[in-house]
Amino acid sequence: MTWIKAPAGEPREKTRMTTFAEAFQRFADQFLPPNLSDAMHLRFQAAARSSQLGRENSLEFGDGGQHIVFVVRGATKLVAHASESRDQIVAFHFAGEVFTVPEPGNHSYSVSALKDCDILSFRWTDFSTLASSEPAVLRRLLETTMQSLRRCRENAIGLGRKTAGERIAVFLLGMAERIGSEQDGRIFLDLPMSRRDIAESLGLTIETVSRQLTKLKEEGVIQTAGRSGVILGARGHLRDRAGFLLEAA
Amino acid sequence: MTWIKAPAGEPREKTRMTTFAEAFQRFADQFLPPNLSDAMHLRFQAAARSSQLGRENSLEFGDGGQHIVFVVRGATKLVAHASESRDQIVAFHFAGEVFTVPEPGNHSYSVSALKDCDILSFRWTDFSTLASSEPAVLRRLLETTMQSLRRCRENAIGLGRKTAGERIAVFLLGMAERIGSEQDGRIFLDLPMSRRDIAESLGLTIETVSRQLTKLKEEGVIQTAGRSGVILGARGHLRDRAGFLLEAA
DNA sequence: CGCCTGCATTGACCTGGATCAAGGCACCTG
DNA sequence: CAGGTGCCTTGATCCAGGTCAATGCAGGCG
Repeated sequence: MTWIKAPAGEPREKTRMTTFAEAFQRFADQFLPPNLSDAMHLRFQAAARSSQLGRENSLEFGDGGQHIVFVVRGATKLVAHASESRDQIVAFHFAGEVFTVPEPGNHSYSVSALKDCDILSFRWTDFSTLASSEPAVLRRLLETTMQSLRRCRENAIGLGRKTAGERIAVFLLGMAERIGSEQDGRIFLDLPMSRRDIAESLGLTIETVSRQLTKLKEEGVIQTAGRSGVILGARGHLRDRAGFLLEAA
Repeated sequence: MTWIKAPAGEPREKTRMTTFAEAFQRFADQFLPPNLSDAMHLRFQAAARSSQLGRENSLEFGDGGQHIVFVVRGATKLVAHASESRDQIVAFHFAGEVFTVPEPGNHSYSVSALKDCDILSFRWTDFSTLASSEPAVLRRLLETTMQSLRRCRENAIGLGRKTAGERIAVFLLGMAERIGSEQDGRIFLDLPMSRRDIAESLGLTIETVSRQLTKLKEEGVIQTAGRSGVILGARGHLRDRAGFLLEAA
């Protein structure tokens, strides 16, 4: 695997906070069953590769296969390259999450860092071999994959059928759920991604994202604090703008 | 579960071709490992529910949970309801395929028949319990889910970043791969879905779908035969219009 | 602590595809 | 095989969001 798009030419390592052993331990705690034999534990460890990615560095998997990735620390985007300058962000992932990177086919995929990251990755062929006789690992992986599929489908609904305003509302609600911190009824968000990233995940342009955020601000639904801070008022107001099913409840 | 949108008020059963036992046998042949014990086989059978769906009938899962569906015969669409008259088709599935139907959340999902169908469904809670100690079943399900995820992601790229023309080209190529029949270098497609279905799966309108097909016809890339027949000439010409990565190869 | 750089915002204009509105023609039915 | 019904196609117009073009401003660096 290789690094590309390194803004300063070289991948940064300035805030490396985890050793390989620590990283793997976090993965095991999070993902492997507690009663897994030491032997299997070691075999998984042997299959793992760790990477440190500085902001906007990306990880390309050159071997043409599918991969499993665990985010030890930081936040990532999974980017699909449709053609020159037409990228679509397929998913964001935060510390503690596991996801799969598809093998390149009609489009190629890469994982890149929203902020400094530690990442653990496995070739799918290796991981699959190890997991195949461990039902607990398979269940965990299935659960994770189903979660990704649900998110991807919800996203597809947005991309196919929602207006720009609705997409932004859905995005903010989703992020609030994943990385928001609640404090006396208001939700504080510190978005790790740029406007460009938001736009590329919602199938919009940065200008439209900006205009919609301004609109929400003017209407008093959100407040902003610097480039990355967003404060959501009553969640209901955003939900009303998300184009969800209005439940009779 | 209940049927809705029955065009003639009642679900049709005119061409029921498979008994429950036959249907389950096809599922087992296709999806369960050959060496599965008779006891487990019976438990899976006990968890299965079969449905016959006439064209445009749909299956709603009223119990609020996730479901596993096997298409015994026919072809289905998985529809997400964003709000009144804004449906997004999330996936098409053909005979022999297995897929999951998400539980209703912000949007609700239903499975409906493109043509007369026999279907087998399982509540996820039941299926999951049975499969949890059968690595072979888990692997199969994981494989299926990953396949759905890959398709959903490719679709998301299209919905987010491709033009109407590109989406149609991608759609035709995908269908050619799944249900096309090749004959002296040309591929014959008999599309089971209407223009409306195509539009709802690609995030377009029927008019745009029609115009793009006309354009492809005028340009000699495809020929049409009646409403559902499409003949693709050299596949390369369609690929050129699909907005895929141009590989240096 | 003020300049510099690059993201973010705002404004003016344009366009691909949606919407609205007729026809046309496949396929069914009798 | 004539007549009807519901898709499908085609044409005219509109508009949400894209594109192009400044300007503003946060955060880093000398």
